[in-house]
Amino acid sequence: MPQNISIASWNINSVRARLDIVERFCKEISPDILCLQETKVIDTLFPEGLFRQFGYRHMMINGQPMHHGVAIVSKLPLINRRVEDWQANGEARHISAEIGTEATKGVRLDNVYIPAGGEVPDLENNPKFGQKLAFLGRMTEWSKTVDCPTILTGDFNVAPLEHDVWSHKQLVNVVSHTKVELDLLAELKAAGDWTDIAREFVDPSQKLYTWWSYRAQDWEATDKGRRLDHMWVTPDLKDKAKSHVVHKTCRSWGKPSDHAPIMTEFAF
DNA sequence: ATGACGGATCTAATCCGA
Repeated sequence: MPQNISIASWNINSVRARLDIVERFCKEISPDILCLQETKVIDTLFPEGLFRQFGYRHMMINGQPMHHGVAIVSKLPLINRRVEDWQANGEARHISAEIGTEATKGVRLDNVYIPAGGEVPDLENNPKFGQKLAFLGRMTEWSKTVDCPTILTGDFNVAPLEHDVWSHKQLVNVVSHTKVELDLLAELKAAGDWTDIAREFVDPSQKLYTWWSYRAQDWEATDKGRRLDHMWVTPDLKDKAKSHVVHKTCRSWGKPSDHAPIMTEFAF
């Protein structure tokens, strides 16, 4: 019998500010493994107790003061922790582990928070944009070295396809959807022969978003979203993915993150 | 203007998100 394992990813925009909706997610959606980005907390203050209470006894966290920060919380054992620094500046934007069950022997889970890239797509006036492009370049080099079944998930801060944004025309010069970002993400994708799981289940001709700005008066009515959060797998895992959903309902819970969680059900 | 909100920190004004 195959083992079903659900893996979710959620940019939580401060885990301590979201305790209520994190609890609700763990209770109601209850994925086996949850990858978090933008935890905004140092490791010693990470709310481990909350997760333990709902069966997430295995945790790997990589935090820093104030910004960024990532974590994997899991009902299944996590082993062989690794941390990459694809920005080469010490920011906490990656953590990975092997999923330590018999069925997932040798399967790694990489959780990444790719930099947003600042306001304007201008290398001269916005150094953050260059950092984002360099980050993608280093991920591509890493991708070429991946030698085991791997799930790469997180907030990529890039909406790669025309229907991953509410208006391709209006966002073509907006950071997250510029040609140079799309080209670099395509290079990264090709380097590992990655499969974009969401688009295996939702046809590329259909709009699909995971993020809606806080600044919209009515985010749901205007629906000006972007698909920034992704779940990619190496070729050997492509057929193991059985479903994929964006839990859009979480965006309308009280005191929400501006990102909705994504979740894939695997049969290993 | 797509849209001006929301979190963390030197608890005030600023950086950051995208």
